[in-house]
Amino acid sequence: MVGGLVLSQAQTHQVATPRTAAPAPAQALEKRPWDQAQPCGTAAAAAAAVSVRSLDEVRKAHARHIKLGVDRCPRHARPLLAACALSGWPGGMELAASIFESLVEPEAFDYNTLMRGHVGGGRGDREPAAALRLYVDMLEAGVGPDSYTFPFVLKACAQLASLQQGRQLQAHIEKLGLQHDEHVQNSLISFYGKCGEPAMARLAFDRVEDEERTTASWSALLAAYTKAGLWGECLESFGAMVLDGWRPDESSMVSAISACAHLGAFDVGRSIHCALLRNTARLNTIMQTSLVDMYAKCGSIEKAAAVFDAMDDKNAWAYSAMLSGLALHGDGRKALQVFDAMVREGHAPDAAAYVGVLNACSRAGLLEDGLRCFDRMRLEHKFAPNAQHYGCMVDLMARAGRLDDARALIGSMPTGPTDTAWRSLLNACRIHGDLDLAESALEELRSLGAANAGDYVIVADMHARAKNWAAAAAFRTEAVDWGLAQSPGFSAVEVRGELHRFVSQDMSHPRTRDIYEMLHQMEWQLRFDGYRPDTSEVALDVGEEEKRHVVAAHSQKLAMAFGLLSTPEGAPVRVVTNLRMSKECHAYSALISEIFGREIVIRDRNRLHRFRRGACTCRDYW
DNA sequence: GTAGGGTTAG
Repeated sequence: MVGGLVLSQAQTHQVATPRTAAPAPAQALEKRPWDQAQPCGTAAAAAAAVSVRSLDEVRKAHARHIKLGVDRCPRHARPLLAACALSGWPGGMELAASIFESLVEPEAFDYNTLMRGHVGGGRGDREPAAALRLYVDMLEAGVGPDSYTFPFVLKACAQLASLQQGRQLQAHIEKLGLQHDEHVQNSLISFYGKCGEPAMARLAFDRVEDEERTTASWSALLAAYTKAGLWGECLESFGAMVLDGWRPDESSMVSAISACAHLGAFDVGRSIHCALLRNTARLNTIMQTSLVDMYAKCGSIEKAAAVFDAMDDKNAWAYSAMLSGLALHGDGRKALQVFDAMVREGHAPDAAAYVGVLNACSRAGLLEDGLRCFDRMRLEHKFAPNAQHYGCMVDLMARAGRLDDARALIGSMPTGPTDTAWRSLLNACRIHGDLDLAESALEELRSLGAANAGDYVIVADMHARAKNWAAAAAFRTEAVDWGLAQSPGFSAVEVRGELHRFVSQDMSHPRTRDIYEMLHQMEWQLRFDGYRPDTSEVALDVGEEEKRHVVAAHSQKLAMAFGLLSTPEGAPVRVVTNLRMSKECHAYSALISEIFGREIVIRDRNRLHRFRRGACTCRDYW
């Protein structure tokens, strides 16, 4: 909330009849100082417009203008104002503001330029609140905002996450009759998207007439869906866009690729990549980065690395994407190499890069390397670790079995304990079977008010493993109370560019009969090879036969069965699930990969497992 | 001088 910014009715009425629209009083014209000054012709203005390359040059030019008495003339000051506001030079905005202040009758143009500077148009420090203040000043001065004003001021609202003020602006827009302006419309879509209001963004999008719609409208819509995590909707709209005859531009493609990454839609992602290679002369860094992320998240770290290696201007974002991909695949060694390369190439690792490399160490069980990295970060790079980094360290130590050290680290976090840190510890307790510590971690989560259904499930499952049925049932009930039912576990598999989703015991798929037939066949083959279903993680006190039934129709297995059934012999099967990989399912998948001669790629909620010939890339450490 | 984009965490 911006202090004191209330966009009153009175002000908006002023806007409707801007003072600048009325003829300026003759007296004001006479008083303009530069009218008396001699050299105010086009030659002098041209001289002023000569491009300035530094703040110093602006100061010199401004001093010349003062000497000539034209410093308050918008025509002379404008190029200098723009240079300061939009160049991103340190101190530029201060000088821009002072030039602006000296203007006798600033116009919408001048307000717009300064506002753009405040919302980061020059990639300088953002000060969205200042942009909004300027907007109010503008209204108070009776200067009418134009179609350029709203894109900036909406951007300011988005940066402040101020939904309320943005909605007020929408009223202004309509009052001024600017609601059909292409840029204003697209800005509105984007504003709602950035505020995390995809439904409002959609509404704004739908209100754009067909003939006013541009690729930017689509791209703003796709970005709104991406931001909200509605990746299915994003891909759907991407399809609708293409069907509508639009040729997706770079940014629509980036949103779509990002959606593919999250959904695990490998085939779709790959076909977008192919389209890009056909239609674009040269992929920019952002597109390449999104491709690196997509391939890694979809299970192909090789393709991710190929795109990454071919990049000739890698920035910190690109390195972070590669590092997080390697972390997902549990390749700590390679992550450390990439991290070293990053430093060697002169890119200062940012917070995300550290998260990536620390996670990679933690998932690969590289305790010593992780500790060294953390020290380097603080001592050598003088980087203050944030709560996430502490969370990574807790995860690293706890996974490696140093549960007490991890617990002590949580206690010493400068930011105070966070839920993610406790959750990491809880997860490690599950791995190492420390039920007492798990219960106290859950208690901590509860007292932070951050315990969720998944946390209760972990403890319930641990009790079930220990055959404490009463306790297991009690925690299970709590889990249900905490909304377990609202986010059911699912697994999805991509077949010919289409994602098929399954929940446990799912019977809704059109090919359910075939799927269960396949499942039966899989089970039969596995038993022949000596597989016995492990039912110890089923948190129900029911008969063994019943448990086997639950285990057998697990959503991951249904997805796998359908994948095996509907993809060509020898093709990899890629499954994405929001569940944690169970020991049972892990062993099962490994055997399937061996018996069916298929590569099975399963992305669970924590990491990626690739099973080939009976072995997993995680080397059973997850 | 206008709109739209990427990475991390549980």
